[in-house]
Amino acid sequence: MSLQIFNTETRQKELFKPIHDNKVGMYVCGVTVYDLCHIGHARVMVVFDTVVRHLRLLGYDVNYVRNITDIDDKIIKRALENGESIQTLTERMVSEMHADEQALNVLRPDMEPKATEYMAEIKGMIQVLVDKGFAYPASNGDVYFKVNSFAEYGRLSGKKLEDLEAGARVEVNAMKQDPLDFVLWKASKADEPAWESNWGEGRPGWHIECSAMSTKCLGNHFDIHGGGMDLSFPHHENEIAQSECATGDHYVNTWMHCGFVRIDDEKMSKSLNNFFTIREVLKVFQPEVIRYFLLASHYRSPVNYSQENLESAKANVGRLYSALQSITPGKPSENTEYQAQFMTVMNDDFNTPKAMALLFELAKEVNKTKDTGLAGLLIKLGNQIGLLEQSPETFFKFQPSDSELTEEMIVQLIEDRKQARADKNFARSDEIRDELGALGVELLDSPQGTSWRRV
RNA sequence: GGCGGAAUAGCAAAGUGGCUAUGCAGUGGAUUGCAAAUCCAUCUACCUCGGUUCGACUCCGGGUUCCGCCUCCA
Repeated sequence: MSLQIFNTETRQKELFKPIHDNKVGMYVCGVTVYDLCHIGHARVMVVFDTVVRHLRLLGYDVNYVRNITDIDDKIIKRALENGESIQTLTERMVSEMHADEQALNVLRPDMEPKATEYMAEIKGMIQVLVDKGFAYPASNGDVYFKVNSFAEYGRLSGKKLEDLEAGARVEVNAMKQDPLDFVLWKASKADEPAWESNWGEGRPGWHIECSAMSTKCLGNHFDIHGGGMDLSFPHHENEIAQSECATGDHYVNTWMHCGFVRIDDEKMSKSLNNFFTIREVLKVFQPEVIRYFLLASHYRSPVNYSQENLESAKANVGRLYSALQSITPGKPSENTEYQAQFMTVMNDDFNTPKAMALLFELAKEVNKTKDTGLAGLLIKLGNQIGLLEQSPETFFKFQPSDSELTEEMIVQLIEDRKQARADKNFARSDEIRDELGALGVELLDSPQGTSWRRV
């Protein structure tokens, strides 16, 4: 077991060694639940799901925590717009998120702490920071973290305080002692949701919830902390500052950040309004195609979302399933080079593209040899990264919601064609093939009869 | 302005100091009533300029281009 993980903090691959025996504590920043999840969220879900699966395969006892931010400005705003309560909105979005996740074959985290359920811990941590002099209440009821009180601020992102101040894109706020100070507790306005605290009515700032919840769930010092690339600064930088100042312990050993999903080479994001929700993509492409697409690039690289690339992913998954179609997979072969290689590449910072290449090599071998053990192995290895869990039949017969051609119609046409062929009426036979072909259905004749697939 | 990342064949995407990545697409062949699937063969690469080296796509330095973060964001 020699897993190497790229650590954002040191910018290099490091040999992974858990803090406590074989137990791994892993925290991933989840979603702010005010809207449906988009493909960028899907990437984080799928990537860290794959990480957890691999860690477990290596024998680690993983405690996977992914938070839910259920109180925040955008949530308040959206609830108001929708004319519904915050709780109704967030509960609905949480269950939508779980549905998307399940579709993508993402296993649920062990814990999903919600900010509103950890108010005591959040307020407790803020109080400690104030007591220790790392934070200060302002006259307006806000509490700020004093950035220059933490000498190592900038450690994760490689930024220097003076450079940040020179950048000067930080909002000017007279309440702050320093423009870079960030809010731990926000005083609430009259009609906003609020929690009682030592500093008056208010709600937590964004960064503090992750510090408080990760510490509560995993302890002061834990193994892996992940999230999207955009969270490394300021969110994760601020988490380090808060947590280490509050607990006095080192916070996290390994920081993992996954790359963005892009649209036309531009970052997909809510603010750019160029996002695709998981929901809408699922109408056209099967969940497994999306999962494949997301894992076909290395997790730290950007991926470009496009119709073309999804089509390509679909063809690729189809090739794997083709290999399994004409064979009854048996007990997976053991001690093969494929299996060893698969482990090796996954141990190399989760090199899923390389792992996929191995699946294709194995598929070719299966096509050639018709070896049932290797077919079983193909399924087994695919399963290790959450793929190849359906039957080839199910995969190939998936009807996208934009297709009106039903299975019954296809089967009927195939019957007609069978008769035409029996009558040696090949003109009619080919006509049917072409008709179906135009509608995205391919016919496959074999001695056992005619099967079909959507392409 | 500061910090960081990336440039690989038609497309996507790994990797390595010398040995076919991989998939899709293309071409030729086997197979098929015709196809599809499959197999065999095959064509397209490593941004640019220097340096190190017997040898660099791979290491080092300069340049160019693109992207991200520095403001909410996965």
